[in-house]
Amino acid sequence: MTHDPENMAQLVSFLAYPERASAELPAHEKVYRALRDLLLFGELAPGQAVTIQGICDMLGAGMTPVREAIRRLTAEGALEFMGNRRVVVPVLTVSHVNELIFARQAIEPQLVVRATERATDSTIEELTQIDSALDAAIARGDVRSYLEQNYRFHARLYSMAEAPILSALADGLWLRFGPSLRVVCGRVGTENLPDQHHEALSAMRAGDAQAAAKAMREDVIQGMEQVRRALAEGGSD
Amino acid sequence: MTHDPENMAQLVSFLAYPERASAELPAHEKVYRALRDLLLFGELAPGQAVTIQGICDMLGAGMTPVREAIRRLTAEGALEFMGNRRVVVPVLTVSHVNELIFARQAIEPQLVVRATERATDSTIEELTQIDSALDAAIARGDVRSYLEQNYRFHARLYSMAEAPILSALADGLWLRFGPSLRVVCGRVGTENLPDQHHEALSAMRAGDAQAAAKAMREDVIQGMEQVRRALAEGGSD
DNA sequence: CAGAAAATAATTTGATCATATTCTGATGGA
DNA sequence: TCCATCAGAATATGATCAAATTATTTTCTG
Repeated sequence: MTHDPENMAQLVSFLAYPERASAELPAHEKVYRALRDLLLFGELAPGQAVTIQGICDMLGAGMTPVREAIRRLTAEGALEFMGNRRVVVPVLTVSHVNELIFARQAIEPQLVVRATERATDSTIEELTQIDSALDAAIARGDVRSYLEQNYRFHARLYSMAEAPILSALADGLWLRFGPSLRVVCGRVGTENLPDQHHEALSAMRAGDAQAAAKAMREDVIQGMEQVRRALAEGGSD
Repeated sequence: MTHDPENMAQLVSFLAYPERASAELPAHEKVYRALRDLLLFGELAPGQAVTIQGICDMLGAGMTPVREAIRRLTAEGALEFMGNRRVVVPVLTVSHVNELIFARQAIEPQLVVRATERATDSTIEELTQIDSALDAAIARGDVRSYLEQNYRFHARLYSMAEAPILSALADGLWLRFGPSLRVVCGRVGTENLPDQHHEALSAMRAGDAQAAAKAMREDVIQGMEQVRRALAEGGSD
């Protein structure tokens, strides 16, 4: 069910036109990004096996680039290496989510503080636009778009912070809980998902870094709490 | 000068005996670990270029495993991708070190708390032994051994915490500042390096998680502070 | 004619692929 | 139940192609 060829068809097109824009990116980079999106936006479910040749077929790429992309993702914790040569999308336990909560609430507020200090009218405008798209996605119950815009909002915030290492850490965490977010949405729907983004944005407009950080910490904790709850009900551990 | 064949000679031996212990590890894993050690213990200096074919020659390995290992390390921030296809050991700026300080002091104390809660006589004994080896290394001014034992001490602590995600984060940070530690030692010598390990150990023996965490936070901050100072003097930014 | 800039050639290095080898898990017979 | 065999998948190699850097030559200007 998770490997529906119908849904995959549109995702395959990314390598179709070699002369297209962003064709200058090396294949391993393109494969990496494609897999990343598949993971972040719930196209690859927790527990699902990821085979090299399967990815080769799906994306129409060679083995070497696919291997490299998979190594990269395992290094980031987005994929997991079983003892034998199998690779799967990790299944989170409640204990893992607790770790993720701790890590995110330790790092993200700091990034928000830095982002607020560096915010300009135009960057705040960017965030506002993303948040509007997010609200629209919620309104029409579009889970995929919700996941995408929500990630984009946070990611843009990270880039505004001008803190490459902390950004990389925060960004890497998304790959760990991303696949589980789709599960949460399936459970609770898009209506009562956390969204402290408005509060954060108005704090940023007012230049109140602490308030913005507090709002985003709320957002993070609420979101991860949903994941924990979904796991506690459905999952095993 | 950094690529002295004499010094490298002994490092090449790791692939010499295919039937040796840990020969069951795949080549890409062995290459990864070899490069990791080279970075952590100062054999590869910041700014140094890392070429695929150079590593192939140095380690006597094929291209594919080396490529995969390099991808993994770039994903972890241990190596950096220049715009063109060059890969170098990143050069830290003071700003980077500030981020590392923040991240480490946010994560490591938590790991120490968890490690203390799970400590047994035998694990504490293990730590004590590593710390003795560390003291011995300092006493005889053996920089390489100091770096190795110091890392081992922290890494063992991480594994005791039974928190795979936080451990991976903390462990990954070492790869970012590892190459700079050797520079610090060259500057300040091994005498006045931070060592709150004794304090942490006695707190752990007493079961006082908070005291242990506090000691290790001190250790972390002092250590990173040395790096910052060394960079502020010598480096550009 | 000398020196610098531009263009071109050569070498090095990275990216990708096709292919051979090794390993794992499963199937089926003893 | 256990062992042998087999199919399929992953690992690893070397070759090939493409890009980039460096070295060399050519050309232009003063």
